[in-house]
Amino acid sequence: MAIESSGWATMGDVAEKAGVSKITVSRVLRSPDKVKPETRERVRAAIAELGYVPDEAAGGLSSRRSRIVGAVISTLAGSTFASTVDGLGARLRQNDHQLLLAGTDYSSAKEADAVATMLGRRPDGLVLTSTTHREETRRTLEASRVPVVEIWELPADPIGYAVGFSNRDAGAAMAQHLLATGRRRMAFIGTAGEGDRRGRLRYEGFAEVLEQSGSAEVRATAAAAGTQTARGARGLAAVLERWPDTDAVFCSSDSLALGALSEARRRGLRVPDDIAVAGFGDFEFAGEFGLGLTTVRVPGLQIGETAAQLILDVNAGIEPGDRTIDLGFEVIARVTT
Amino acid sequence: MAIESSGWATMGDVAEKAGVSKITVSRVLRSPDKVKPETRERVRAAIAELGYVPDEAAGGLSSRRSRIVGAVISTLAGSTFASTVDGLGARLRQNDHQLLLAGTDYSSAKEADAVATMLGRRPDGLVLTSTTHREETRRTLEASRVPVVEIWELPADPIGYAVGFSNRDAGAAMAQHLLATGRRRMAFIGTAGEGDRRGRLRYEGFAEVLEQSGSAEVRATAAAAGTQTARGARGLAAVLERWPDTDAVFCSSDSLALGALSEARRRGLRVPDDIAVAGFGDFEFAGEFGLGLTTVRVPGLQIGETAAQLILDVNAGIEPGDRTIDLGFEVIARVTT
DNA sequence: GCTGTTGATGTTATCGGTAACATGGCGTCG
DNA sequence: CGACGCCATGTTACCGATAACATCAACAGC
Repeated sequence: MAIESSGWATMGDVAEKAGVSKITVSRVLRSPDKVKPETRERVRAAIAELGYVPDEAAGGLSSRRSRIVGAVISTLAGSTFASTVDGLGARLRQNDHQLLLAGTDYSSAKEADAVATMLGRRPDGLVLTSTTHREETRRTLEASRVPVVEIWELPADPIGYAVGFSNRDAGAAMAQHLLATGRRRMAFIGTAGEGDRRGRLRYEGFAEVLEQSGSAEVRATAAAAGTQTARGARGLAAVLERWPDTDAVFCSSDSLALGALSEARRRGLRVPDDIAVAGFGDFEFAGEFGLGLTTVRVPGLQIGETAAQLILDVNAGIEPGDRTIDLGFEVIARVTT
Repeated sequence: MAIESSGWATMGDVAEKAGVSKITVSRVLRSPDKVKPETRERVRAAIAELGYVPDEAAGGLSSRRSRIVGAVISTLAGSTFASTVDGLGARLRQNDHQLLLAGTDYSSAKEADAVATMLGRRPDGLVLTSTTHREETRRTLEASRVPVVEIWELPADPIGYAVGFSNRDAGAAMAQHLLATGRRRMAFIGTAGEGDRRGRLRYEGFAEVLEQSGSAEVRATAAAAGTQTARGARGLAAVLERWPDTDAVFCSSDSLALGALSEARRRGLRVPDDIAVAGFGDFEFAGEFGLGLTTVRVPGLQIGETAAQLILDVNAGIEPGDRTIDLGFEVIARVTT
């Protein structure tokens, strides 16, 4: 049988079976060309026969490289960070690394906990979707000397590196788009902001442009509890109750925008004739064959891939030219504006 | 400063600073009540002062428990498994375990690779969203004696345990719902099935009920390339071209259903008057404030939590009553049918 | 023929913890 | 008052790999 009854086959078992020493087995695995082809094949046969799987924890302990990268993600619930996680995982696997994942539900306490736990694995790098941390978290991370990449934002003073885009600029760009299409009385619908710094930044950029334009008004509302779509619907209701003449709403996420669209339809408002609706994120359902929602496309997948590559590079001694990488965003105008 | 310039503080450093031996430090961490309160505090102070973070790899090597659970997920791209991953991660963290994640893009080769790589971490358990594996994968898993949980389906012969629901029954239930609302000429829109066994099962259950009803016709189409919503739109177009009198479509996912809804609208078809549209998954946007889509709700979060708990239990010596846990599903009738 | 170099493989020590057993002080009980 | 047991802590060995250095044969060059 493949594996001994006592548990796992060890490198020693393989060595014995192949009639070599452990280190030769190790070499066959890590640097095959340092071993004579004949010996190599003998070792490989023994590995196959025993069903040997090297213990990465033991290897990591000795080599001081865990081949693990940790990702601490604000929310795992929706699809917001799905493509980013996908990109991270894919790039890491291509390079023989593994992804350790934790969600924080936008809680900085959980973030601190997740970071501490991950450091226990001596990861080769850490990726964080948040940029606002507890003082304690930041100190721990800095002291650890693990490459840290903060993503989905461009903090002024990153802990290590940053890969993302400017949420503020994205909000501003959407304001410009709506201005350009003739809207003047605009509202922002976001989530009440404890954890959601990125949403606030979008609002700030949005509001700033409108204020500077002189010709437009800004209204803002933070939606109550419920799912994102429910919040979007209630948010639009709240906006229209207070400012019935609103002619455009910019929602901090596509889910919110869908709720707003739904509420508009319920009220018999025509989109975009009576009111324009824009979202953020360009989730799959926003596209051509879905809602036709005007939104901001962000390079989620690319952020993940880039963050992973950055960590791999840094560990290989390749320092990036800039500690902050701006991957930009794109306003996608569709039929709702 | 917190950490020595050479790198990480070790248990030995802490022991020295606290004037005790390593094992006492270990006890303070793992079983504090075996240490005199006074000593305990001294050790804790040393830990804090040094910013000591225990090396889990070293601990795991010695104790033969990695406190890692691996999850091999068919797709990380959409939101399909998002809540499941969330549930897994949350439950594991509550019990001091960590989640190692890999996506396979529905490729059994990538699955085999991911499983082999994860076994290198000597995980305390493995969760798989697929139930069709390479022979090699199955053998490796069985030989490893790691608790394996296959989820989102109920295989007849699970490798270890299974947590999910019957996709076949879910398809059947939707057929019954549509029959009950008076539909008779129904189509199924799915994805071309290599990897998507679950979609095929839904179709089988759906078709079986219709055939047995004697009063209804089944039509099926597998949509071409593109995003899910694009496939849904093209799928409906293909169905209507071939069977113009179709009065209901059941889509294998909510994203497909959204595409179908979009295509129906484009063609001026009224939903549900001219045609009923149903999806699968109950993604957030399907709900009351979103599309109002009739769909099947599946307990994604609960599947994740249950799978995690199962692994924790098994490792604690608690065998579940049944190796297969059926968490059911629910047909949610909304306005599109 | 001797030395230097290269290639293939082995030996030893070590990574940072935990298990298992050992030790020593102290209170209890017959 | 000695044996026993418990509590708190320590010693030793080992988990399974890799790094660094060591060995030894074969061969080239002078």
